Amino acid sequence: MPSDAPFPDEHNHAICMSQALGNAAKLCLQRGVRLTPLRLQVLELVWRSHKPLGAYTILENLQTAQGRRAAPPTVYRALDFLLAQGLIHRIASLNAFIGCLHPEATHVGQFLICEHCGNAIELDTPEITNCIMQRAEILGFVVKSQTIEISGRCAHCQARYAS
Amino acid sequence: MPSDAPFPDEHNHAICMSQALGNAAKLCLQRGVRLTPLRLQVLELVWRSHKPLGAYTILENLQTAQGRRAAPPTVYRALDFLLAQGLIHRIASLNAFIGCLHPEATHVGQFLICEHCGNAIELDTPEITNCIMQRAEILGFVVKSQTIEISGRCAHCQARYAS
DNA sequence: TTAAAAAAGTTATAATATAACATAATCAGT
DNA sequence: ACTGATTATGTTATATTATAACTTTTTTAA
Ligand SMILES: [Zn+2]
Ligand SMILES: [Zn+2]
Ligand SMILES: [Zn+2]
Ligand SMILES: [Zn+2]
Repeated sequence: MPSDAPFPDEHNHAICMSQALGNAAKLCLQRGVRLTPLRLQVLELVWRSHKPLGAYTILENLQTAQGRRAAPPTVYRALDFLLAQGLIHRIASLNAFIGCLHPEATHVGQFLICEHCGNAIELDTPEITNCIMQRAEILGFVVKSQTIEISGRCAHCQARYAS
Repeated sequence: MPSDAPFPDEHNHAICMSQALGNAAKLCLQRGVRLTPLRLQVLELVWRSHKPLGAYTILENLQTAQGRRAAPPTVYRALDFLLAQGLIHRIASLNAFIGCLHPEATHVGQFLICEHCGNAIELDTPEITNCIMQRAEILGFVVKSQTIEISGRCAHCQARYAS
């Protein structure tokens, strides 16, 4: 069974998460946008792990004030806000969402997704983008957004569950 | 309004399509798998243009023998077969399917998708793959599949509808 | 204080995809 | 050709993901 340990083998995810949440609060303050309790809660849920999380999983784990179960638009609107602020990325190949590691600057998301443990590692590799931009430019194609999602097996799972 | 002309400005899509279908028939024969009338029809529908096509759009355009409307599994199973044979690619960011330009060799799909005309241009750029593989290797990540989908504006639409 | 704007609640439904089981067509060995 | 196994398709129901449309609440700003 894959370990539930988040992400790189030895990494204190509590710190990882609190940094991300603190950073998000700071950025929203700077930008004059409101990281409301609901949005913060959704962001916290997304940051509970490094595994992309589906909207309906988030919904199930959402604690509303009155104990009533929230409806889908509640979650999708919060996700839309977080996406717009670059605080999360959407993983198209999984219909899921994951916290962004570098929300301060807009950038394209590049992910290595382990099929075994489910963790997604966000890359920040300009070479990949450059390579794509170069090829696009030759064809006169103007790039607006990029979906780069690589599936496979992470080093961690490769080592433990060689198959 | 975007032109409905398929793909690069001047290109005879009838030839483009019949080559793809002929090639598909040949490959299936070689491989000993059956390109049944249903599967062929789905492939034809996908090849009608260079715009990724949704499963339910295919379903609407499917002509069944008895004139009865086919059910979703019919289309999804045909699509699964075509995907398995590498005759089409799935575009995750659009939940849609498109004919493959190089079905003879397994390869990762790389697409430039025009947001204006909807056409998707399949790239065959080893540099992009190499770049990704290199980065993955450094991290000990073993790549199994790649989703590379670049959205923007194609040269054709860039020239005609400069915004 | 109060009108406008933004956020969240609510209900219904759209769009995409699959599970499970029944029937039909094809194939391989006789 | 016959027959059982395999593959493909039909059929029904349902799961999963996402959005439309409208209402109420909260926040902002004059
Ligand atoms: Zn972490
Ligand atoms: Zn990011
Ligand atoms: Zn063509
Ligand atoms: Zn291809």
